Amino acid sequence: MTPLSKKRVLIVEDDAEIRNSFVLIVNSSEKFAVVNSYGNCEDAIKHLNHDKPDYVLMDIELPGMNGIQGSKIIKDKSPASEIIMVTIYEDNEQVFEAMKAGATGYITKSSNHLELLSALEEISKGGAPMSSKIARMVIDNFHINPNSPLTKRETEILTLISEGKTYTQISEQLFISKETSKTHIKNIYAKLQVNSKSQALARAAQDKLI
Amino acid sequence: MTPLSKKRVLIVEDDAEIRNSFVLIVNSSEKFAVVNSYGNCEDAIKHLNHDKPDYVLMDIELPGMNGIQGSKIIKDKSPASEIIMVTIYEDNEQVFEAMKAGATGYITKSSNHLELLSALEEISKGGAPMSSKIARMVIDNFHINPNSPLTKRETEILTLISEGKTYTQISEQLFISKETSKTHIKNIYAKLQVNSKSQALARAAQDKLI
DNA sequence: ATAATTATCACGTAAATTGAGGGTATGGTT
DNA sequence: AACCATACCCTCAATTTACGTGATAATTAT
Repeated sequence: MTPLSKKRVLIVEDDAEIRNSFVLIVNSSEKFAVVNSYGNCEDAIKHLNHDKPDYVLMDIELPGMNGIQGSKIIKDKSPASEIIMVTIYEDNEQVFEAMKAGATGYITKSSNHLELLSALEEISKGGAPMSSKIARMVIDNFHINPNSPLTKRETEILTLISEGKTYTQISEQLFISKETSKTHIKNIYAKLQVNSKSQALARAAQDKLI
Repeated sequence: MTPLSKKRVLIVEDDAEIRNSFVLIVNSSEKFAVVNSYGNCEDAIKHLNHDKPDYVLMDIELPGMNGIQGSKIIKDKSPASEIIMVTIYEDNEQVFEAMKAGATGYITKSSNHLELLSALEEISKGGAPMSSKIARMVIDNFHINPNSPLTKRETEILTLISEGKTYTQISEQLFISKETSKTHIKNIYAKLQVNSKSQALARAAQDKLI
């Protein structure tokens, strides 16, 4: 691979020592080259059109705008740039926030040289680098609760509610009377201890019922 | 590691050749041992209490009950058993269905010996083995659409709706009048071309707006 | 710099939908 | 026999939506 075709990597990390270390590691690769490195998101965003990064290594804790907010803006201004969050915390809500913000990978700062480069390698292959723990968190997030208090029919109706259907539409789709769909929904509300469709959906999401 | 402490692996795969190949591969490991192998879910479920598998290698396409339905039942009857789906298709809705059903890993049948064992290795370490492509699918599924038609305020209100809040509760929480919250919601409905909270939430989920 | 647009906020009434609360009945399971 | 899920019916109150009107601040376009 010739230098001209090296993938452009941008680094956003406030700790100068770590930042420089990342620069050295990335530049040691034949496939990747650091186009720039910044200590905060604001500067990175300012020069985004010039830097045109293929990949961004982004810290979460940063002075000023944090890495999650920064990721949103970067993905908005440069959707083709793919972001790998690099952080010390691995087990909290921030992981999901970062993913919602548009990050495609999530590795820890403890990552040694190999891990950092293999994350870049993985993302350039169309993957999504992340630690074992985060992979598990993400997958667990999909699992539906097998101990739902709802019957099959009630679950079916709750699914239709989640699709925005009205009482009438539900009754038409299931070939039951409007009154029956109301009874089912009434029973769903009682079991979930809620009293509106939106609340039922909030509870369903919380308890992973559908 | 002594044979007694080997992790118990159950195999459900209808193709006898593949099934036997899996048995050989798994049994070649020092850490894992096949406790049983079946050609369908029904038999596997019947003997679940006897087999007590730590891990289940589960095919998706099966005669009778498919692997997704089977996974739900296995997770229900034996929550501690962790399921790795093994299939030929890698890029469709089935992946998400399998994850909702309770699978913790997702690998392809083309997997060679090493991949199969490393998936077991990975899951036993608390991870979630999956191919690059699936990891990316999963992560992409979290990304929020940066091109939302909604304003910040409208997005804020839509989020409150997703939490099951009523007009009144929204207005109280945001220190605005009930009428104003109505106006915002009216505008949200117009932009999303819907006319109820549930429909707005359905659209929000579809378009990844919140 | 000005015009146009958009976002935000506010109020009111009529119509539609939904929720609360009360019943009844049937089939299947345990 | 008891229980549960399912299905159906009624009335009244509460909530939400549809459809108006109007105003100010901020942003964008010309």
